[in-house]
Amino acid sequence: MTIRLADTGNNNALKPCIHDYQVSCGNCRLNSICLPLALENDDIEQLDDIIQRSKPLQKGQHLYRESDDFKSVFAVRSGAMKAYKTTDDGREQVTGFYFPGEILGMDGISNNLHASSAKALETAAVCEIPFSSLEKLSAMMPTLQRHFFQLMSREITDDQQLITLLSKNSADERVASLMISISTRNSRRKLSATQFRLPMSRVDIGNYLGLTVETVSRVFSRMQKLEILRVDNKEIEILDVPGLQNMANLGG
Amino acid sequence: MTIRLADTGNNNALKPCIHDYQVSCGNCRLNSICLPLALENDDIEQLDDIIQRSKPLQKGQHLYRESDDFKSVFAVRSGAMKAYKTTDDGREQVTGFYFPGEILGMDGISNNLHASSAKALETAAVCEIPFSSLEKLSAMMPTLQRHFFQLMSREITDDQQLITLLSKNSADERVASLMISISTRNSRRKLSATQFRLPMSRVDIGNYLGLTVETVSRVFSRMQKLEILRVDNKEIEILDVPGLQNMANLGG
DNA sequence: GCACTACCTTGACGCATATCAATGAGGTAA
DNA sequence: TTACCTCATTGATATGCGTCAAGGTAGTGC
Repeated sequence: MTIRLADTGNNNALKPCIHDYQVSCGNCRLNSICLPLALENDDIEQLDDIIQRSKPLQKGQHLYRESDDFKSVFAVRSGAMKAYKTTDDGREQVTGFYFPGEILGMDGISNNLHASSAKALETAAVCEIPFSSLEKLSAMMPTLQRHFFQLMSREITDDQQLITLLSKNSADERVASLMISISTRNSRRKLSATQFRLPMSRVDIGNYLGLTVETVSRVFSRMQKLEILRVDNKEIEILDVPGLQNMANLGG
Repeated sequence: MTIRLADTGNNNALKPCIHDYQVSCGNCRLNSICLPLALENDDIEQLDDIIQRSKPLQKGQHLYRESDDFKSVFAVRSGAMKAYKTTDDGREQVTGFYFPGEILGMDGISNNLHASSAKALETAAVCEIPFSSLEKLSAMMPTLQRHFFQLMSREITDDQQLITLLSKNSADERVASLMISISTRNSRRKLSATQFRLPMSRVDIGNYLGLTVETVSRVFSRMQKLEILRVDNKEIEILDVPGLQNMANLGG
């Protein structure tokens, strides 16, 4: 078992002393992902002031639930989250996985209610960004306003990618695409693009990709047989990057 | 054949005299859809000033194409549009249909390039909203900023709906859901919720819903046999609303 | 250690939808 | 009118993935 930073031994740190979790945006090693538009130093300090960093989550714990009042969007600082909706007939649809530096919760803006639930896939820390403060600050800081429009637009294009994947691609292509996506997002965080641990279960993967667990498992086995991946439960090693890209059908 | 308003007899009206197309936002009968947050009268005038209404499109004509520079978002004023992406291997994915009062083009904000193409499904008029002006105005008008955040968020939740539909629902359920969606959007515009003409082809429907033309056609036939719909080419009459809702599986 | 549980894998089979192929209907131009 | 083209429908067949069922593996607590 791997040792994890910022684990939850000291629960009393939760309320009184938020400074345990305080890393300013200026120093945060994720700020190139989270805030790709370089804000001025002053601006970053103003943003720092509104962001709350007092929310470490245990595996399985909810950050928010569908139909909760929408008050904030959240940036993942460590760990991983999944967002999901419950359909009218009780089934679950995973709508996204979120890794450090990524923002979730923006789907709650339209109705002032969260349109999905968000749950920690492993111990996770998040920055909470109260939306009303963000709005006020955005009106004063054009680059922040622009940045936030872009973030939301990015969420739209990501969703469109998934729509295309679900609509047009085979099980092999879907799983391969997800592996590439995770690999790419890892390398943006300066982590290995070829070796990583999946934070989510096979059920979650299948649910996200519109497949059953069994199919996901079979695809992994197939990839292993073709020596494209080495799969050891949740540990993944990409052995053949071009082979994986080929399987994802990004070019034919 | 049905007679259509604002048809294309007088092409010369296209360039010189944009006043043929000038309806102010204040009088526009769509403004409750397009601008659901009541803006102050002053505000509407300012918005009016930045909006350009000089873009009537023929059926099949493009409003913008994937990778075009992003400069504006667009509101449909009449007719209908489809947005679609071309996948790397040349296939098409329809990402949305847009009816009067609805906004398209927001997926271009993230990279300053349009992430999809938009094409008129029939003769269509649109309002062009230059994004840079919209940004400036938004910074000055909190309700407009809020409204635009909400519009984008709405696009995200709509996409999530489609993701769920593609991931979890049968062909019958997908087609039924689309019919309900079109019906609902019609009634918001004070048009009949039970009788309408589909502006898009069966291919487009299939493409949007992740189905082949043949399957779409078979579903329509099945619905007709069950006396849920009357289908006469593109003319649709919903005969049994609860039956249709049941088929869409919104409650079971 | 052992038992328990959650998660993952593998196999056999069936079904919904894709694919292939042919025909029909509507619109347009000569 | 006829010819032509696009779009829609219908039927026959194929197949990828879901479903059902069984067994394996890893982590956790006693």
